[in-house]
Amino acid sequence: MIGILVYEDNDSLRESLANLLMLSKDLLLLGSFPRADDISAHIARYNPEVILMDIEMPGLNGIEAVRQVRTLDKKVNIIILTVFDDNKHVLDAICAGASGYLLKKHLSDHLPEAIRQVMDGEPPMSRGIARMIIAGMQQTATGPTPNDYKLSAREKEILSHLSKGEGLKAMASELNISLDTVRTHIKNIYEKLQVHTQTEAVSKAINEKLV
Amino acid sequence: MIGILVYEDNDSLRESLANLLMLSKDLLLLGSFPRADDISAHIARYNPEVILMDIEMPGLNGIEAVRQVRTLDKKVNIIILTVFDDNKHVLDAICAGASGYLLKKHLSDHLPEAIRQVMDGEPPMSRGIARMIIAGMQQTATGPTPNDYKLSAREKEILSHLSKGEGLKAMASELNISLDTVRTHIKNIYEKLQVHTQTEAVSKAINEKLV
DNA sequence: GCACCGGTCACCTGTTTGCGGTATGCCCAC
DNA sequence: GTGGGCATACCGCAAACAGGTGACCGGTGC
Repeated sequence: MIGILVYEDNDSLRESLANLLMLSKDLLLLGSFPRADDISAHIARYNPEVILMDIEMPGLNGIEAVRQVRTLDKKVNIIILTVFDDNKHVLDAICAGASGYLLKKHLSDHLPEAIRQVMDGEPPMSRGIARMIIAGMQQTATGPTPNDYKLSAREKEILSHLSKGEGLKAMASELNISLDTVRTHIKNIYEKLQVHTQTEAVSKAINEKLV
Repeated sequence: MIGILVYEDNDSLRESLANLLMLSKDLLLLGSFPRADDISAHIARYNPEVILMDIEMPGLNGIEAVRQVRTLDKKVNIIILTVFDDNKHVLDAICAGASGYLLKKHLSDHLPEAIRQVMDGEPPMSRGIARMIIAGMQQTATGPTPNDYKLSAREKEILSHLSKGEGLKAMASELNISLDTVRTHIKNIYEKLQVHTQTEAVSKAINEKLV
């Protein structure tokens, strides 16, 4: 018997889901709610094994709700039910910690099967969704413009130490060079990076993955 | 007719692959090599549609080869063939830009089908591999310890500006407060973050996603 | 040989920061 | 209605930093 909670703001769809779940003898609807604001309390109270979650909801939206549940370190399986099949929503949901992702148009066909799949540790997910996830990963992995500022090896080293929050003095002794030398390198880095302070340099270095 | 290049350092396996490919009339083996060092030149010369790539190879390894091909912005499909089914290798390969991932033990059963799949834009990938990818994403998404330094809203704002590389003066005029006030906030931030310089604060702020 | 570049070091000047105090007004909770 | 947290503001001093200039040396390339 698999205990299930449902979050869906559309009243008629929420009822349809309840009816659908009742058709399977091994599925037990513990409760259904139009908003997820009290989801932490609900989980503590009903101790569900699977949560079906809409994305668009008044109050706490589905993605945020998933994130909240995951920060509570709950192992409950969460399946997102949604009409959105775009890259961004899917990726957000998965990153937030959703176990699976079902499009509403496939609901009636696949829902019971999907619930049993997540319970077996299999992510319920069409090939299309899987493809989106892979595309997303590859996209985030290959950053925008890997600018090349033509920093010398030594300058990169200095910049790296700088980005760890080290002061010039500390660097000088660690690298066994004089403080003035460190400052010269820093000056050259500033010119190449087009910045004027340590803070700017570190910001640019970290955000543009120069270190 | 689908043109294919093969990179595999094991001689007998490379021959087996060649034989396997010849069994399908729509697959054409353009060339096979024991190492990938000259892959850029090979691609320019043979213009393949699919590349089968081992991970473990002398010289340039498979993952690096994939990365190299992708930086050349080639749209060629790359399928990784490997004995590794651990999380890290799979994730690395996908992030590097591989189109699919096949375990060698499934080779003879699925290879031709997998090749046709990638040509259709479908990632050839078992449910197990897909699960690994999802697990990997969720792992990288949920960072280690989301430390809470109890910064006030104003302090977060100041820290955010600081992390953009703004100087204290610029902040003061932008926020319409006195320079001294900014400095007071900065002092408090330093204490809460346990740092002593702007650089350290920015480094900590960015790396621990406080901004 | 000579020019050029990267790494090293030095000095000087003026500005910015870090750090210690001190203080006021506001709002909220007890 | 008092205490605490927060944002605001100021002062003063020592340290750190930015910008500029000049110089030496070792290697690379012509």
